[in-house]
Amino acid sequence: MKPSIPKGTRDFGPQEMLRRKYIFSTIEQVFQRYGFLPLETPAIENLETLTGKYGEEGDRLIFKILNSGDAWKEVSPQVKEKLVRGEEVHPGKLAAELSEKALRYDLTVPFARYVVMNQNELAFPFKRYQIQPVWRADRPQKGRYREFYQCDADMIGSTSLLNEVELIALFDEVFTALGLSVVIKINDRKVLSGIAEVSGQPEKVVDMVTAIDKLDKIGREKVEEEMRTKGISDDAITRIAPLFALSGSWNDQRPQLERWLSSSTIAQQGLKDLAFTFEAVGSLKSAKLEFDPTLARGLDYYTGAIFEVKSAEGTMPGSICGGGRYDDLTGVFGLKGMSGVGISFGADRIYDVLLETNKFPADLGASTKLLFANFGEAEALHCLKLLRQVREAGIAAELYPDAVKLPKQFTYAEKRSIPYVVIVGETEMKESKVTLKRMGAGEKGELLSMEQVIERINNG
RNA sequence: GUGGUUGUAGCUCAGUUGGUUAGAGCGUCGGAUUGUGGUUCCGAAGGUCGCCGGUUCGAGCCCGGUCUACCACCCCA
Repeated sequence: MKPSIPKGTRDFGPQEMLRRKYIFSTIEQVFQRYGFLPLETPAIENLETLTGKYGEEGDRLIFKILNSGDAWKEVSPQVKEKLVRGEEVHPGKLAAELSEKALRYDLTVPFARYVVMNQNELAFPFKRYQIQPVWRADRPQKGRYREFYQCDADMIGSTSLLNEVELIALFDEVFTALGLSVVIKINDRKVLSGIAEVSGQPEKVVDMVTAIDKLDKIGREKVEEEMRTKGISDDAITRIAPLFALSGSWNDQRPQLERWLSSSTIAQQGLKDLAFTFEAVGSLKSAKLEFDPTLARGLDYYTGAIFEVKSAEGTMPGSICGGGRYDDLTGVFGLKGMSGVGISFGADRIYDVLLETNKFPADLGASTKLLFANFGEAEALHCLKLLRQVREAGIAAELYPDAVKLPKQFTYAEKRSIPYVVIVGETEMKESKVTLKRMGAGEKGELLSMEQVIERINNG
């Protein structure tokens, strides 16, 4: 049979893994420096833990796991009869009968479940980070995979806006460390609710917001068209019009928004929160913080600030990070009044951007510093002793296992980015010395003692 | 989930209205060079033309299906 892997999944070869690990460890170090604690949760969750948390669209994208054993046998007689008679069965209902477990869709909901299950042991506010794969039954595209990694940091049990401020600083630090300039877009769901209120159709907030979210992509006319098809009145659309006239920085837009949304207390609160956040964040190193009143984000559970990060370099169309505040994520699991705020780094998209823009450090694969060339059995056995000596001196070294021609051994060193090669043949063995060759320098090599070699390498 | 594009050597791609034995560059391997690579020269290997079926005397090329990657919706990291 022809080997293959499922659609939207990937193998990661050694070079890719070195680069991925570079991203993960950079992010993890920053998470730790900000006081987040590690957490891992299972790849599979109970299906009912996940359903209903991501909106209707999200439910469709959850990978469900067929019950083990004879799943069909457990299906209720009523459903079976309907199917046999060729009648329609609600897809969600059938899925629930055939499957009681699912692959996790994100890290936030499992985190909320964990918090509720361990509420008596945790110290609140609880700050955790989590770096694990998630799965979505989406149709793959560029930068969109069915299995991908999220790197999440959330704080739960605090309503302070200082948390938002910290997370923005954290974004900035990670991308400064990765050498990528980014734009952090921020908005507040309360402002969006206010807009819905002012339009006179507050119940349509979700439809309104998902339409507005597409403004920069499809333009004003199509946004209005979509709102109309979603049952939003022309009158309401006219009242939303000031939104399209907004432009400029936060400071430019703020007074206009305050005037326009003055009748909505919730909008005023949102604007006040944004103002505090902008003020407290101050200046950033490599990120730009931009207010975007059309930023909405699909996830239903966001209630306050919402974030999205886009690369300012490269061609990645989608966002590379997301996040926001959710006031009641743990409520459905029975724990009320726990507000939290969190962000998520999309490691796979960050990888694609860094690769495209050539931002990975060149020497990521360069773990081995020294290669012993192999001249034959006697010389190789002699090298084993020297090998031990350099390793004890803290230098990563290896011996070429086969006595093949030197050029071939050099090519190996070149490909592995090994900077030094030591040559030990008959003459060197007699003199208890070695020939040290620096790769890429075009030199013949130098006769040195092992101690001198160690010193040379340690001094770069 | 809906609609569309794509697939030829390890990589990037040629391949004429359907016509004999499917090509190039790069890379790989061998030699020139048995202890000094990256340049140069010579040579070689490498293909079920994504897969299955159909039309045809004959299919890499036409038709259907399928898989993959990609694109637009949808949604999102």
